[in-house]
Amino acid sequence: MSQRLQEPSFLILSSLAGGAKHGYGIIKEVQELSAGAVSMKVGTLYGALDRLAAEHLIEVDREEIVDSRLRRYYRLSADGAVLLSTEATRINTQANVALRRLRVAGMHP
Amino acid sequence: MSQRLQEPSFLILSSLAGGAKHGYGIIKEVQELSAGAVSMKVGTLYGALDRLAAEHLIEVDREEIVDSRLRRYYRLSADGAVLLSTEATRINTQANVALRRLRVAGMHP
DNA sequence: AAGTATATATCGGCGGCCAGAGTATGTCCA
DNA sequence: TGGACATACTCTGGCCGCCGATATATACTT
Repeated sequence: MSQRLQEPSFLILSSLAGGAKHGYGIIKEVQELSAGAVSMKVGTLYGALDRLAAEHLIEVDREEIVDSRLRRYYRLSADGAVLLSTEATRINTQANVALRRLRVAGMHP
Repeated sequence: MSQRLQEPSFLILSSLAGGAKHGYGIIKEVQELSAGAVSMKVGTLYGALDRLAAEHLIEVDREEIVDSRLRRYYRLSADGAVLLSTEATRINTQANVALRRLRVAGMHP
């Protein structure tokens, strides 16, 4: 049953763990956090947002109109927090295993 | 240009960072490492092995016949080690960001 | 004789991401 | 004043990589 998240979905949940945000705000944050390295595509984002909401991992927090433009804010749900927690722990372990092995093999600084 | 790896591919590279292995051996190791939680599908494995080899991230190490059964061993290439290293570092950071945020939000033990 | 473990090959299907275009409003600057 | 750029969401076609299943073959166990 254990759900698996791909990177973009993981990053969305992670972004929302820092507080409710609207779509465009998530894109900006992901870009900043990765120092411009990762640019999430709009198609990916809004598609993922719909899917995550359908799975009750995120919820619509509120909607605002700013300068005649809609902002739909999402927040992390309780289920989403649990999933993000278990997933983050899991991939953290996996990353550490990889780094340790590379070090032992002399392939990592 | 920065290549992205999905989990199964990442796990294969990680497994090979621990030494050359053959396909079935990789499946067994991944299963053991995750305490039976993750079972890599054979279709996924051999497909990924072919792709990774085509991208020169892994190489055929040697082939053996054991009990009339072929064993094709793969090893991590230099390129593969570099990629695994950068990827592991990157996702490690991402996982830590997520865990820190959950902790701050009081959503993580 | 049947089931389990070892070992690889192959193939249809599909979910999720990519890439791009579309719609709209407001700001900055030349 | 008009062109570029930022903000903000929508939609669609395509494709890549994983899933699930089946196939083949040998050896060991029950």
